[in-house]
Amino acid sequence: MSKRTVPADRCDCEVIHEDVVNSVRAKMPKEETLYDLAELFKVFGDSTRIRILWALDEAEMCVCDIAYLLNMTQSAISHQLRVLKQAKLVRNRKEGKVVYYSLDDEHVKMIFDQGLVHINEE
Amino acid sequence: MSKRTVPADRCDCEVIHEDVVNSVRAKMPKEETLYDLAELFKVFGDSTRIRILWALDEAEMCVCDIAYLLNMTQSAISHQLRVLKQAKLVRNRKEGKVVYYSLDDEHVKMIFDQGLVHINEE
DNA sequence: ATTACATATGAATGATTGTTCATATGTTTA
DNA sequence: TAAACATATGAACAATCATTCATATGTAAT
Repeated sequence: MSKRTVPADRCDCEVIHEDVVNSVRAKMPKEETLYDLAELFKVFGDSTRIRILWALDEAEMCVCDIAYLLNMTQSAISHQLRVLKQAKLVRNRKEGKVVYYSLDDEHVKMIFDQGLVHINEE
Repeated sequence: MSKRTVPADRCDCEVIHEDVVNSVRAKMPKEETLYDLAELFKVFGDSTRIRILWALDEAEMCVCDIAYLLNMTQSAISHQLRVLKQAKLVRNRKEGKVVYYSLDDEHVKMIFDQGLVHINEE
């Protein structure tokens, strides 16, 4: 129906449904928003970070606690905590030598839960 | 208070709060669950895939439509659609030469929304 | 049958990234 | 002040991954 051949800019094929494409394009969010969204999910896309977040959802912990819990080196944990902090997913407070980390966003659990809904679906 | 020195398995530090760690450990989900969760979010962690999913949430589209919309090659889109299909996030139907893709999970939008809530938070 | 076209796919490549190792920083205690 | 320790960080390395390129597959039209 809506067939129409267009010199494709970059895609190496003809457009089939240009009306649909235009309608979708009009409704798409800003490029930047989608980029930020991908960046956020990228942070969730690592099992070490997921485990850290899940642990911190249970209790505030220091770096060493987390390393021990996950059986990983302090350095590896520290690097990942930095990523989580930059993403504003965790915060920390210092008490002497010890640095305690905790969740900085109560939505983390909700994002997890939505993910679990998908996983547990057949 | 709960200080206790333990020969750390793999972490190169002493455990500070073993009671907390044990309590958290008892509440952690299965390793596999968290791994699957990370795998799912990894799929969301790419702006091309995010854009495809967002577009498909608006309308069913064929591969060429999507390539044109996102100004990318048909091949790149096809590769990413395969990833999305494996993650059971999209499904497809064939009509002659043309393959139409659509969302396979109505929770995708909810996961997006949760992510956006975090992003739009200061 | 042959051509045209939509889509899929394997190999190659460049970029990104998680972990390790070595070491630096900062705080506490002796 | 010096030693001990928690944490942070930079460089290096291996692994993963998104895209490209070339080409294969399958369908429709001539």
